Amino acid sequence: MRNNATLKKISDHLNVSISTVSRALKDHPDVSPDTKKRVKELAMLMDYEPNAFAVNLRKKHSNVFAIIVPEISNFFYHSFVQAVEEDARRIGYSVMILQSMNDPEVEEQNLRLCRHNHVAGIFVAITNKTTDLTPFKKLEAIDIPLVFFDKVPTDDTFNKVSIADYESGWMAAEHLLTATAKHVLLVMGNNKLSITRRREEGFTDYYHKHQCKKKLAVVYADHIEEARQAVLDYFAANKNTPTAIFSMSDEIMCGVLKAIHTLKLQIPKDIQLLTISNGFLPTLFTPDISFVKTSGYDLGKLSFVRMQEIMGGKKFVRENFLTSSYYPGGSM
Amino acid sequence: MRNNATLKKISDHLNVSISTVSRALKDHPDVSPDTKKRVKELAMLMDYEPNAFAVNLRKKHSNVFAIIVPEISNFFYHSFVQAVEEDARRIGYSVMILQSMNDPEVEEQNLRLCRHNHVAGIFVAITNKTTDLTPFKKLEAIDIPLVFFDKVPTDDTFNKVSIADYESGWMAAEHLLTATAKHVLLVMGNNKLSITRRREEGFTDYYHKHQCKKKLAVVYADHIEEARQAVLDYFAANKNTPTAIFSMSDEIMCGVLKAIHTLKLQIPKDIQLLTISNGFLPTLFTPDISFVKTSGYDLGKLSFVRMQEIMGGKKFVRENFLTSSYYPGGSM
DNA sequence: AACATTGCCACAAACGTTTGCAGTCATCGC
DNA sequence: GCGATGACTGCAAACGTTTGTGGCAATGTT
Repeated sequence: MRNNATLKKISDHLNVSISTVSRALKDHPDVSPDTKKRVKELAMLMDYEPNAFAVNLRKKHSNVFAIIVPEISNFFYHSFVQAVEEDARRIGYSVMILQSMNDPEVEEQNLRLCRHNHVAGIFVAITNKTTDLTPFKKLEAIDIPLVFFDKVPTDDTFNKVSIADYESGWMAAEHLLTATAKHVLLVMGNNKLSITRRREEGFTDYYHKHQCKKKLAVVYADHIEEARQAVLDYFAANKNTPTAIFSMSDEIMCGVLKAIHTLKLQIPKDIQLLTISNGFLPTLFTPDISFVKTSGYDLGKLSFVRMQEIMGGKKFVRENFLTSSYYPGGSM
Repeated sequence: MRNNATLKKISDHLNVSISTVSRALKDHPDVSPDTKKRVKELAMLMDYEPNAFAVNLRKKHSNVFAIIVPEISNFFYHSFVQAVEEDARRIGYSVMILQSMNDPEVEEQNLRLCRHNHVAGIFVAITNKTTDLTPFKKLEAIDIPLVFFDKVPTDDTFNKVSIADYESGWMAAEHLLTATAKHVLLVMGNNKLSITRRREEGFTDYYHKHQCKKKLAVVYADHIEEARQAVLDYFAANKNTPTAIFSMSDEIMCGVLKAIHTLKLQIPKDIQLLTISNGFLPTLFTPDISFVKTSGYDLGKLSFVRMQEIMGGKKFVRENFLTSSYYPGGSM
């Protein structure tokens, strides 16, 4: 450890006090222009960087945000992170990414880590299985601002930013049901999550409102493999197989595609497909999968705004929504 | 900020000194079993957690590792991170993920952040465009251990852990050239990177050693879109179009698939395809893409071992390699 | 009985920074 | 000439932890 230029060393060289150096470096009006200049020059020369530990110890919180997601290998979360990183960088903060591996226990460990490191704020998309919210309450008790995004709990006492899920479900129904689909299978995620319930509600509300005579069925799955199996099971159990599938997310779509692959069905001839997606994965397939777009990037921007509001003292709790739009592909 | 149980508060309640509390909590032999018990009980009751800032300030380094990758939305890096996280957790460390966005400037900012936070160690996969290695040298000068993985610089003075790239290129050639391919197009990444050069070398060495009479061509691309365009350009420029494509990575494969899609070619009838991959993406397509598997997870494990060696004082510089194997799909 | 050993504990310095307060000049108004 | 103002600077405490050193009994050794 050589490169340890400290305030003290600078002050020794210049025969001034530590406090003067400290103030000079942050342009405090109390110190003369001349000393400021000398201090800054030497600091530059010595490659001085304030010791983050000491600063944080003093200020009692660090300048890094944490983002906790079930799995980062996900284009939606990826673009979310990107948006937050951009904004954080702009105000001199940085971002640390934590994965819960979809395991509430790991999630809690990560929260401990955040508490332990007194992060400036936390963005979190909860696990499918998260039920105990006390670790989150604990965070608020020690004044660490918290913004839930995408996968948010149903609890009303938290700040949340989410996709306009109802609307995107409605939009999906609108496009899929006006196509020739006779028998539609909805493949949804964990039905305890509000994201799932809202998207399904949006879809089925459209369905009922327009008094569709088509057959509608719903299955639920927590991850790729379950989604694949659920589709295969449904096809095995129903003589009259579906003519279209609605998938509520990228992850579900991967499972659905695997099932379609296994069943050797052709898209869109044998089966039509519509998903809700961030937009990257659907373009990798042939034909392109049609999707209702939900932008992780925009959600990140929105979340950051909310975070700053909270940090600025606006403590009132609310939930924000982000709108979505339809991108036709070749799968319908 | 309420939950601030400190050593001092505990010591006050128990009428012992701060140092005794500190030692009691870490089972120092100097303190009596009885006091230990009392201290630990009260600490538990007060929900005491050591203040990380103070600990780090004292110890001069934190217990978090940093992983810097061009883009985290990548299954290879994702499984790498997973492996490192597992091992780090085991020794009480945590991991922070940083993205360079494939931009050397952001990469350097991230390195600054690491230096600034005195991370325990850094795992880094460099940018395609990284040429200036001085920021990395600077890191070693202040004793922050550094392990390059996957995308490593050519410089010989660093610790590196990488895929046995030559071997995987060789293996790919072995399988692709014994298939009926008459005219093979190699789509490679940035050819300044050793990963690219080695994979290509492995492939072409096999080709020459076996005196294949087939036509061989190589194009380079830095990202998905460039890969797509490179393939389209090659097809446009060559009357005799390739019968097979070798892609050196998941990312390149995505571009290649888009091009194949644009050209409306059938796999494997019109064009055969073999890629090097972590194994997730190839299974999402129909037919499955054949691939030579490189495990990000295993690479993570290996890198962590190397990191621990360095931290343990074994300073000698070396490069480790990880072997790969072939997974047949339906694309050949 | 004198001395060394051991078990337990407290004191205090250090890590590097920030910041309220007080001190030292010189200048200015009267 | 005297108090007041203002510009600049230094002192010292605080943030919470770790750890070397030394003290003080009680026990063991000769």
